[in-house]
Amino acid sequence: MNVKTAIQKLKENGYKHTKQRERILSILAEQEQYFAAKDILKEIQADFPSVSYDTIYRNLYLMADVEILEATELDGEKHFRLGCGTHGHHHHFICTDCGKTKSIETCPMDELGEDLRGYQVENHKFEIYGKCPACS
Amino acid sequence: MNVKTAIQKLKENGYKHTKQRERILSILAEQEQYFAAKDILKEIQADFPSVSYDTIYRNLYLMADVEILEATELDGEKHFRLGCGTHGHHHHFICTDCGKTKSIETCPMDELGEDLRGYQVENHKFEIYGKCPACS
DNA sequence: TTTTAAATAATAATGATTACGATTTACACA
DNA sequence: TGTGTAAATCGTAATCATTATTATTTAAAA
Repeated sequence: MNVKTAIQKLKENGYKHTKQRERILSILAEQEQYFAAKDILKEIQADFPSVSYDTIYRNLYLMADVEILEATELDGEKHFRLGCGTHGHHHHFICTDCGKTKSIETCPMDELGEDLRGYQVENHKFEIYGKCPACS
Repeated sequence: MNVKTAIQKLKENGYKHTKQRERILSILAEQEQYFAAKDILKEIQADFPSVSYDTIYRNLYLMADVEILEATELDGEKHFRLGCGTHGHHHHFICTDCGKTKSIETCPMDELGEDLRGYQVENHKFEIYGKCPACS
């Protein structure tokens, strides 16, 4: 997903176009990777020295709600990335050095079969961690 | 794994048998589920009013190190459970109501094939969340 | 029993996240 | 193009999980 599409999606959901939101999105668009709130704060403060964590967190969660972003928990901190958009449900390999991600198309839920008869599945998490080709 | 085996394993690794450690283990042994540090603190303080978080965390991480416990991150908090012990590598279904878990024997890494050619895999996480039969 | 390193207790510090009242801003509409 | 208003942001403080520190206590080896 790109910044323009994301802003469009914000408008569709009744949210305003602010320069802070656009800047947050442009930071997320720089790399296919998960960002922590503090990473985004640090970068955005070059342009908007007065943004607070409130603004960062409020918008990250908002954009995750309307499926502009994907969220996950890494090392005890929430991380966010632009949704891949082009394809549907998928998972990620995450490089523990540079943070870049690679989409994994196979989903383990497809193979589960009878393992969970009687269980009502609501959600799942599958992530692979390691070194990408550039870092290994 | 049971409490006796766990204490045995602590000794094998050169760690002492303390009543706090035994009590922590007995709490973890009550249910096949992941516990947060504060859950364990709350229960243990009935017997040992003076235990501090330091003791809880130090021992949980220690016991995870020697593979007595399994650890995972749920809702932004570290959680721990007794290792299943009986079988090797596996994953869990986790009930979002009662917290009980069910082991899943299939591991998605087996099916990955060529998806990660050139990537150096170090770790992975696969968890399924939902309602167990009793809660659904 | 004595000794001593390991473990615990009590408390403070840190760091991520959330909360909140005051101020500013996007934008619908005149 | 102005104006009103709800939404968004700012500045700052509070909260909560986790980690650190130092003094005291304890398990267990000799």
